[in-house]
Amino acid sequence: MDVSLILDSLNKAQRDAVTTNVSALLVLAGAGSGKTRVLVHRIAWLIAVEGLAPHAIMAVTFTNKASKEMKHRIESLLGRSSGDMWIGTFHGLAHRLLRAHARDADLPDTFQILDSDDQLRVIKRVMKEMTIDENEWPAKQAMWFINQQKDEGRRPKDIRHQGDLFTSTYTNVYYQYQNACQVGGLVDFAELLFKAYELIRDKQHLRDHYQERFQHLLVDEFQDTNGIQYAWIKLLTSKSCKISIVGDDDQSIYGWRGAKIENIQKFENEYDDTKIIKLEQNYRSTGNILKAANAVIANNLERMGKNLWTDDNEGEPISVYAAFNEQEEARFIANQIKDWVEQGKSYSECAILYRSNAQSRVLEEFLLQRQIPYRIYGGLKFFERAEVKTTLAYVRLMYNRQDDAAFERVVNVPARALGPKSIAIIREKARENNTTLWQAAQVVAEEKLLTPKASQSLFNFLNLVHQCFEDFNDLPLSEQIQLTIEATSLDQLYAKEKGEKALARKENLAELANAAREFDSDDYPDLLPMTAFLAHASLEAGDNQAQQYEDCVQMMTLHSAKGLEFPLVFMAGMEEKLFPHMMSMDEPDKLEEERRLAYVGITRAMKKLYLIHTEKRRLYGKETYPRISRFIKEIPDSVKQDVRLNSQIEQPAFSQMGSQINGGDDSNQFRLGQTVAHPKFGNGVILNHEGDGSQARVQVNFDSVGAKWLMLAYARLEAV
DNA sequence: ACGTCTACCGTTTTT
DNA sequence: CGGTAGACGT
Repeated sequence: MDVSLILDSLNKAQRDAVTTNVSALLVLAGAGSGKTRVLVHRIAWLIAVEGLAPHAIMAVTFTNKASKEMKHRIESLLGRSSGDMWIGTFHGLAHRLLRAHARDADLPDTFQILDSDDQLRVIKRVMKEMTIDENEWPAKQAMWFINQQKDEGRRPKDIRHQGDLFTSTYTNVYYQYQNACQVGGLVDFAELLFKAYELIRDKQHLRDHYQERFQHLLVDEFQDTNGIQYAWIKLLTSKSCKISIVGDDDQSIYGWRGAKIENIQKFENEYDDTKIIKLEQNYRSTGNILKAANAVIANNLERMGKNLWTDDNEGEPISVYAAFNEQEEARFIANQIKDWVEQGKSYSECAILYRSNAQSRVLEEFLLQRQIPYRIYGGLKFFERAEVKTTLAYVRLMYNRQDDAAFERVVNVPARALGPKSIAIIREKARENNTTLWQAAQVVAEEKLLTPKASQSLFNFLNLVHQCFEDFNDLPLSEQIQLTIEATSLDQLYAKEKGEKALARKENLAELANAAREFDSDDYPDLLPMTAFLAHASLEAGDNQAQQYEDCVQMMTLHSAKGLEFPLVFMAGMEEKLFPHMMSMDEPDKLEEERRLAYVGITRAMKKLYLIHTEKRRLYGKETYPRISRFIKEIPDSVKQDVRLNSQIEQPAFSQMGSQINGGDDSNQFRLGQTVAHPKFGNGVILNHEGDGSQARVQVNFDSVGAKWLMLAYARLEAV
């Protein structure tokens, strides 16, 4: 292969990163600096120039999207299939290992993956069986506790505590839950990683094999790795395997779900023969946007240090808009988008970013009103939808009768007179005989331990599952799915529902059969096609919206915006307590993570960035008078510009807005929404007023102290 | 077994 | 304020 093809399109730093020959390379890649490109070209370099065999390479990402993109780009650069390399997500590769060595991992060949929803159900059931009061000990918290322990590589026996009730209670739940999973052949997401780690750690023949096989490990988004992922990487690279990692400590925003920024910070000391290369040239944003981003992130203390720069010109200043309230915020954004489109540009170039999902509703209303097409990211994925999960639970149960989670999900759907009472009896039987629910149900049905009607019903259910599975024979996947939907009468159940929902459900089920038809099980030649499909459904929950190809405005949280870029970006709700969020303001570490989130948001913008905050916001049904976010204040004045309310050519948001407040004499004429200065409190915005003449009072939201009522006659306010 | 009422809660999310 | 989960009643 021609080396120039690999290197020509790269800048100096990128070229270094691609060609450097050390045992451990850290590429600190700023936002928009071409990190995926470096990763892909480095792999090409390793193969084409250093002569590494493709099967000796492993490349790990966090999301399916990233791994697909990497595969794709490698293939188009190398002009060959990437099939012999191990490229995938942490969970995908862990799954692959566990499938290949299920016995060694102490798992049945038929093991199933639990998604978070399934996991919570199982935990709830376990806790009920332990008669733990769910009001006092929320199952959600138990799940969080268990996953956190697993992310840190701790089994129940490894958890140290001095008898405090919290830890001991949840450790017990962990123990029982793990037991239930073992019996049912169930593996949750955290367990995939943990088990894959234990597998390599404890089975010497496998450790030797993989440590020898993999000669170069590449990891994307290293700042997001958690404890167990790190340990797994360390294990694989502890012999001769070289490692290249790419990441950006300034974009570490997932600390709250176990990611450890220290992993990237300490990398240099943890490995021998290391080299750090910084990619600081940004190809995405204008100079002003980068200045803003650099200035904000400079306020963080725990940084490895990096400064983005660009060859591009300064571009427009960043616009800061003080909206009166969230409706006006939404209206402003809608107007700007209209303007943008009228200039001949497209909706899909615009993104509205916010800190929390709750903010999307008002924004959505106004876009709808203005007939601006939009797409909201987040929400239920395809394979997470109730009807899809129920159908797949039937299939799971057919293929694996041990699967108690699946059994419970479907035993009374559609309703077949097997209510809580009947199920309790089955569960009791299962505990008594120490069997699965399926086996217990058989006993219960045979011995007719339920009411005659329920017994018959249970018998029919067992038969149904059994018979349907028999009928599968060697039918193609999609026909197995179709058969399941019909045999279980799920189609009729959903047809009975009223209105739009029924239609959506019907479509989703049709789409499920379709997904099965298109599914390619070649990645797992040793697995039954359906087993592979079920794993695929859990590991790649799919997209969440249908009309994604339409030209529409992109709305999403700041978190989901990571990795994306848009010519026009709005960051809404730039207010203290909302962003930085109230829950993350008190601890320095959490605040720094919020600031990194702001950095991520700012660096999404290519051409133009708007920061919007409100003077007044309804939050949980209460009026609040938020102060402007510190992150706006951290941006130097030289690159930002206030959008003046009175220069807006539009109808006022409220009839009273813009109306004169009569303060008695001509020197005291103010409007709602106007910015004023007070000798003691500094600048603020007029929110409200009451009374006339010498009794006139105004409410002003001050940047320094928040909202205050002042007597207009005494307050010595000046227009700004 | 299903619908209605109430009490509670309320960042961020991928796999 | 608005969604939801679980209790409670028909």
